Amino acid sequence: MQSRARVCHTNPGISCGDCRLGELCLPIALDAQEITRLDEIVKRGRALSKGDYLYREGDVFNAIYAIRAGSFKTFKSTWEGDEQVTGLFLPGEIVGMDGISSNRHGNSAIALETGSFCEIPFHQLEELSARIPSLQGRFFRLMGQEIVKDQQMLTMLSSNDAEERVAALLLSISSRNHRRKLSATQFRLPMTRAEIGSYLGITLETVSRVFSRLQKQNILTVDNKEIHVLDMAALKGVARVKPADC
Amino acid sequence: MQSRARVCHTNPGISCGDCRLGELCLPIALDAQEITRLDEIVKRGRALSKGDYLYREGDVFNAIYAIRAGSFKTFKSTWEGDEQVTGLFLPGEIVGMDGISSNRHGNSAIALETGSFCEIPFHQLEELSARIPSLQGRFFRLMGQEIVKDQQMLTMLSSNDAEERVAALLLSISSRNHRRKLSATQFRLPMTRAEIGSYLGITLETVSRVFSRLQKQNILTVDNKEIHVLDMAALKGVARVKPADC
DNA sequence: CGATAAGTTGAACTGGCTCAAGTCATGTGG
DNA sequence: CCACATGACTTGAGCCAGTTCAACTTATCG
Repeated sequence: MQSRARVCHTNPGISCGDCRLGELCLPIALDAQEITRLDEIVKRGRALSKGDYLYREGDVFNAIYAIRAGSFKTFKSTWEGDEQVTGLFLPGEIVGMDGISSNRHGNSAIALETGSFCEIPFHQLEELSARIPSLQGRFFRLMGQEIVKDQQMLTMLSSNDAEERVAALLLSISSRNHRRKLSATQFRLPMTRAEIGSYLGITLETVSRVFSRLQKQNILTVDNKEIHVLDMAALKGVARVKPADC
Repeated sequence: MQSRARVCHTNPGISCGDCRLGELCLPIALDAQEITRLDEIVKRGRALSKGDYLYREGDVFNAIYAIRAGSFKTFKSTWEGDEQVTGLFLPGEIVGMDGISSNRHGNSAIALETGSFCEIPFHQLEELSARIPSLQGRFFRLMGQEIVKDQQMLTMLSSNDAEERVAALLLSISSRNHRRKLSATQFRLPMTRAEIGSYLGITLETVSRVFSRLQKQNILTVDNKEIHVLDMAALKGVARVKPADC
């Protein structure tokens, strides 16, 4: 049951060519005719509610998923039983590439709130890529992006302190929102403190303390999950973003 | 100047079909005729000595590199000036995929000892991939492996302590050696303590202390860079490898 | 052979963890 | 629609793994 106002995001029938996320998603670099061919293999607009799985760790890999609405996290369960968050995905982003090499998903992916997604069967995507060079190129680049993103995360985890990590996550969400034409300064955190902590390699208490400290410095306000960045430059300073990137 | 005994590794003229690393490298899954076509685009057998760069951070990306002999590290320079090691590459492995998405290398890659490599121009690889589906598939899988590897590293950095990280690195080198038909229990560390520390997100002193402790427990002997694993099961225990993987 | 880089070990310090006690938000069943 | 249960969040206090700084030994190489 969709409210009238959200039809444009979640209308299950909308094609890639008409999707307002097209400029972020797989179709970039494709022409109209190529998008039509891509459209034919995409299973569009499935809806999920909070807590629903997109796939589970160990599942046979047979598709990648383009997020249309909502947010998702990926995680691994350690054999002691607790979960390690490995990724956060927002609309226009692609989840599931962790299964390509071994043919099984190495993570689980779960909806953090009500959302929807498109399923792109990988086998068909491979076949189509072989026939559409620009699609092949696009997908190589998309995987390359995933590698770069993971490596940035890696660098952060091995050299930044708690404050820098939290600031960097906020900046990441902020800029991803900005790309989607949403506010870069006000947004809702899709994850709990525990999930953020797991993702950033710190405890939930430390996450909470960092938020309190940043608030005390008037860099942002925190109202539960609602974040309002008051001083973007200062936040970038905390994250130790190089001057050139500011 | 190559010694007689090493000719088989480093003979610059050897083709992919004859290379004894073929079963680890790009050609897996290709038939003889396809390998011939791949051979035509590969620039083979360049030699490098310790400290030579394969590429530098910021360089325009135009090729990926298959390691033939020796070992390489990748790293980023933080704007404070110190370097963050992001990867270790051994023969049969592919370096340079970090440049695919943005067309510029996000890391530098440098030889840790005398070595050699093959250069595979990416543009030509893309073209060839579009015409050889099994090559396209192989390359998708290779990139997928890189993603999985980075994510494992990520999980390790956010949830394992110093001892677990060092143990995991040793096990990783051990199993990669094993795949190359070398000893899984005796090998030379290609990196200094400082490089290992940077890679694992700990200080060089901590790396040294962990080695001392593992030695005291008779799990291994350390003679400078020479490692001899005495008790593989115990080492796996320290690394908290799940029982199933042992 | 001497200089310089690499590695080890000790001692003191500290950021973030753990444990604990409490407040606040959310949502479910009566 | 409220009450109450449960999960999410905050804050404090003590502790500890790993850092920092320092002194020293051991390799490496021109």
